[in-house]
Amino acid sequence: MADINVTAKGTAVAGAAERPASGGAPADGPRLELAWDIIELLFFAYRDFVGDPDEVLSKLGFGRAHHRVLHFVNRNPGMKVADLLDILNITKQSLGRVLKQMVDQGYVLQKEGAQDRRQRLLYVTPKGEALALKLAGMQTARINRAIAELGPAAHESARRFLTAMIDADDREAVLRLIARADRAAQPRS
Amino acid sequence: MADINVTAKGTAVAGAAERPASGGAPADGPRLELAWDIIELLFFAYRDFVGDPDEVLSKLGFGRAHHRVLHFVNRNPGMKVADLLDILNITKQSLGRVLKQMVDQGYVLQKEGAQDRRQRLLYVTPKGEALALKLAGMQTARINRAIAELGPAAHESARRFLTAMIDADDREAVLRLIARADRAAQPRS
DNA sequence: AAAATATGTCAACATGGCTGACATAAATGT
DNA sequence: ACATTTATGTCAGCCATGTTGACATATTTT
Repeated sequence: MADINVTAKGTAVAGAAERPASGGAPADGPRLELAWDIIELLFFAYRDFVGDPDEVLSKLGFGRAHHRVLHFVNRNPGMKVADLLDILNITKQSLGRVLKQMVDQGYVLQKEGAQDRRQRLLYVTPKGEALALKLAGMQTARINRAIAELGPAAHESARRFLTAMIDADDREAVLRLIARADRAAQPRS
Repeated sequence: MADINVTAKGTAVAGAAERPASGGAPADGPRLELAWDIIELLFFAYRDFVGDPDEVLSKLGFGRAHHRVLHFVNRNPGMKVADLLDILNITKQSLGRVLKQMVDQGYVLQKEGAQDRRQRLLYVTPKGEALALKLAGMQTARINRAIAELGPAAHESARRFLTAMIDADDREAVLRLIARADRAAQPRS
């Protein structure tokens, strides 16, 4: 995938001459050390992380949007459409498009709410679950490979780091979501 | 941003009944523990990570594509168009569109290569650099906040984890890219 | 001189965001 | 009982950013 080759010859030489003096504060306050390494590693890591599922999905005529829907419905069976909209942070029109496809093709089904019959509670079908698990399996394989290289403590430290990277306001809700989904969707221990 | 509220009432109750028995191997081999926590944390962390710059960019009429171009050109002054294409992994037509806008609006400039005059080497202007640094500053602020919460060892462990998450084939090239850019673009210690 | 390379450009198309307007059914409030 | 609010869906159109294919131009390489 993607050869990354910023050829050493020529570029650096040519570049050295006209770089503006980049030492001053760029209107942002007193110079802080920029975390270029983490910024770029996150970019490449995320790119590869979603790249595996993307390949599988594209063969099915699906995209990343479908993946997100399938993932969260699988993890939160019986969730309301409104809940999914909040998590994905997109409009109902955008969601509607992909959701309709997944329902039509038998990956997701909607059932009228028992208490509130306006609601269309979302579930994955067995077919949908199989796909969701396949995709999660690919991502897990990558994660496990990484953790295996670094030692078992890496799981906890990655979890903490990623949690701390989330907006403070949302953190609690995200952790609750994960905890609840663990109970609801994967109840075999 | 995004209230995440998968309401506890109702959904779990309704959901319990028709979940298919999800214990078996889904055609993927013997059940591996799925790393749902990391998968979802990465999703939310990345969403917030790119969210800060997105807001600033949208006010300028730019999108994430512009950010990526500006970021890598700033980090690798004098890089060739072909290098940028390899890093971004998009077509020259897609790049052309956003690159043209940034050149026209004075964020990026192109200079004929000295050795090879077919090349259009890429540089940020002072205006472009200011924006690049502003965006990187926002992302750094988030990263530093996270690391501050977790202790200084978190930087190194995050770096290792993210590196290990990258495709093994690309890892070396990515690390070289980061190392080289550190020399080329931020030569003040 | 011919071929390969670096870059740019035109045209058309797909995906997945968005807004605005409107429709329907069911729950809720007075 | 009737009015309002809520949950969801849908139509229509726009925008950003990815794609393919074809072709143009300048320059370097063979």
